[in-house]
Amino acid sequence: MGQNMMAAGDNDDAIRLGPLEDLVGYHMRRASAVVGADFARAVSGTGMRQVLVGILSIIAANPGINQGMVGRALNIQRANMVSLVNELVDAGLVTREVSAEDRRAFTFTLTDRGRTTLDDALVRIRDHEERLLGSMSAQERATLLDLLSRIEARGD
Amino acid sequence: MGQNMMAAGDNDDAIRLGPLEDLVGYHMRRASAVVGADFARAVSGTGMRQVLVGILSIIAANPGINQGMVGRALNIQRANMVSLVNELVDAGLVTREVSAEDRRAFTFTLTDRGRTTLDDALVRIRDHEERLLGSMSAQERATLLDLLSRIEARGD
DNA sequence: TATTGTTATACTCTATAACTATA
DNA sequence: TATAGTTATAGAGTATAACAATA
Repeated sequence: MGQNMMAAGDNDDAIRLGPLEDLVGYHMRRASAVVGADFARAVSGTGMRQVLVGILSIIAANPGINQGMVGRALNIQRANMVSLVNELVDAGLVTREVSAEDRRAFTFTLTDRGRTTLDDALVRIRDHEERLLGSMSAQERATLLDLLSRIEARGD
Repeated sequence: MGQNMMAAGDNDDAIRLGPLEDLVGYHMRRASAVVGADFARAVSGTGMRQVLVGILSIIAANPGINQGMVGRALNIQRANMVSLVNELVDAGLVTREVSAEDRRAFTFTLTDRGRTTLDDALVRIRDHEERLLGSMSAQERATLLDLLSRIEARGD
């Protein structure tokens, strides 16, 4: 017991992480929170959020895609897609049309405004990632993307 | 058309990620979600969650630490610490005492049951990480921890 | 005056079940 | 019967402001 001599409330910046130290899950959670917070700062005032940029990006890369496909691509539940899509349609960023092949489904396309909003967001996001990953070489960033992708792939 | 016989995830892979493809934030978010979901599966039935294991670990590694210090170590707001700590105390995993040095503060110690619960959770968690990271060499895991830690450090 | 912990509150994200309209 | 989208709801996680007790 002799090793913990400091009083609670001392200038103890040296809080030990203990078992958390080498847990990938813990560090992933913390790093993801840091990225998310900086992302929010980067796009603040634009009405964008991580999930909305995700949806706009998927629609941009797959014009005419329907709601269910977008949700599956991003792992968003059907029920939770509804209000997200409503936000984008109400903001005039996305047009929603009944699918010609399946009248149960909606297909999406970006409006000009949606395209502009996404492009602006992407400029801010690339800047934010540059800031956050500034200390990493291109090699290290590629390695990070590769390692993260391999973990993602375990989620099937 | 009778062509819809593929399992979920088969042909949906043809959906392009577009701008998301090379965004670290996107892949971090997805990988973190995969880890979190598998974590939940690993400890299901034990009453543990990522945040509770975090608090127990910090207390275990820093006996006598107070509530504010735990919150700062894990980046949990003061207001949100209250119910989390109540959960742990009510479950008999942690004892809460008024600090001898500062009567505004509470100091925490793990009970025997808290120690056992944490140890059991850690066995499950190490197993879960082994499963999730099974394809990575020790070198790769170390690299991942290093890269994540460097991003974490940008959050100060 | 500042800090520790508390209460109240609110918003986002996530998850599930039940419903409708099409297929 | 199965699927696309909807509604309702509930539990986590997170954030802020105001308060009492103590420093």
